[in-house]
Amino acid sequence: MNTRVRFAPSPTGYLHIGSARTALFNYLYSHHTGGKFLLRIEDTDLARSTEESTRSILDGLAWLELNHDEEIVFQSDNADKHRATALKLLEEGKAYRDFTPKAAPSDANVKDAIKDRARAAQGEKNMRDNPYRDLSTDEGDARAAAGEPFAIRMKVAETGKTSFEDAVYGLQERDYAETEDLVLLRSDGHPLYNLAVVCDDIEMAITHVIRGQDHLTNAHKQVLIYEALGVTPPTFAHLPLIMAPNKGKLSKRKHGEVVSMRTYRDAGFLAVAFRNFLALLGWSAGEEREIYSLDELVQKFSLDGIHRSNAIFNFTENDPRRWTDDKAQWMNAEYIRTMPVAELLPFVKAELKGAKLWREEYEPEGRALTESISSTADAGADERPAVVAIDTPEHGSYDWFVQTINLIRQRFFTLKDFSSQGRAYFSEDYDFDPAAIEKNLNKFPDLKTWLPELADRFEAEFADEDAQACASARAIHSTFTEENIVRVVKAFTEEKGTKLGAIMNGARTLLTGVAVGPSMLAVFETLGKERSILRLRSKIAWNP
RNA sequence: GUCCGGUUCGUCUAGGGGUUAGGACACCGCCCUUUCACGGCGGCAACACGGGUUCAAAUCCCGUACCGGAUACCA
Repeated sequence: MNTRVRFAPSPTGYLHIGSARTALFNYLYSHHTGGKFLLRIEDTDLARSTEESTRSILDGLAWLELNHDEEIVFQSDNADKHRATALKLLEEGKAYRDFTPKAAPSDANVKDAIKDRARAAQGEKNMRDNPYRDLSTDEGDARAAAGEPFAIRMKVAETGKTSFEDAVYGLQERDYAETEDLVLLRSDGHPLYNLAVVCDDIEMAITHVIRGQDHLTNAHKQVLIYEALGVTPPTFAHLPLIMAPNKGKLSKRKHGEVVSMRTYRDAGFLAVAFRNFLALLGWSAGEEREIYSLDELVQKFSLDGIHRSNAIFNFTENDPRRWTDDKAQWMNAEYIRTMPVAELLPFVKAELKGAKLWREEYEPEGRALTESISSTADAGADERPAVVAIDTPEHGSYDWFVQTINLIRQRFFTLKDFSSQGRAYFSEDYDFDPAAIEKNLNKFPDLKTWLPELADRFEAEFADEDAQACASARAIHSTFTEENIVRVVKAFTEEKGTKLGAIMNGARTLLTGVAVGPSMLAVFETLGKERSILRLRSKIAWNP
């Protein structure tokens, strides 16, 4: 049997973290089993469903690259079929008309009202005491014909129980006495959730229903409908819930943006990283490992690995550094600094474009960013290269760009960092971090004259650079290399009787605007002689 | 209230009769280093509680506590 699963969100808001994980698990399971991953928009609650929500959910899924097979099903399109099914059940005596007038909606919190009602009815409540349950067909027909409104309810048997084997939670049993005669069709003819879900799942030939654990009791009601319809229910697999740090419900209303997929996209997260993080929330392959490619997740995913206990999505409100889960942030940083640079480049390009820092020279004609990169750029990990580059890529060239990204990504956490912290590498117009100025410049007043002097020294020492012939169109044979720079700076430092660190940190602040970054020698070389000199002479940082 | 489910470091988790209870994030320390949020090494830190069963229980059983979910003419 070919596996067919579906992700079935109701479009009442953006795609949030819990739904995203449900979608992911469905996707992983379908791909693992070689089946289909379908998408159904459960828009039967007309009052709350919006097109904007649908778009937002689709956007979120697209960002996470959880592409569905087959066409999207909109549940509201099937309302007629749902109604027909309810009528069929009515005809077969498996459901009945309930002429009880619809109760006025409570103005208090709905959940609380329901809880209070349930508590109050405790002990005396018999789920089968509806006076219309055994109304004769004739009388029912007559009242219906007279135009009296009625809801259609499922006629749940007096004794017995529903049971099913949940792929995550095991055998689930529920006595009929615990299940009310659920409404299938509202008195205004509107089909309700449980009916609609069952009809659509049958129609879509769904084999596995993978969804949040909050649907566990709905599964019993749905089993009842499947049985009445004479259809074998699909396999259910309920997922543990994702909770807020206080173990409470993670809600859009209460926690806002932190639960929205869009937030992560906009904050410079890599979908591949966030997906990886999500996969490990409530599921484990049983190994001591955190980083998995999509293919690996697909290959290793199994329903057995899903947990039964809820997971907390950990974040601290009002703490800018901890605005979202630490591990999610780490995961993103890990991907940014270790993924093949060629895969990262397109994302950096988009980020720089958005910040108006992108230059076409970074991606010359016929040279796509994703093409495999020269060996030095892909080496990755060591950001303190001892190797002296003889042919330095010309500032602004493709090779320079790749090398620079590879250099600066080592300490970045999000894509945003390329245009904020990394701005000075791509523009002359960058800001200076006040704390960096205070720590690295103001504390050493001498630097105000020394740094411009160092610029003079560079100019004198590396005067021959431009005279050198270009080995290739993209590289200049330069003496402005780390090996030579360190020699000059060291000599300069000794001459001034100061510490190397003072000079380097001052220079870093002037050249990059921030106090952290790669090896300063690499920064000099990357920025090139001209820019380094220009910035060392700049007075902006001193008098912002 | 009732029904259902859950409980291993702060968080994500591995382990499921005999383990020094493992890993990751976070945190702390040391090293590297011109800085650093990179890297390396190390540290802190957990089986909810009480009874059983057993030679042996974090692991199996029962109970308690706590947490969560459900209990709509919402989805």
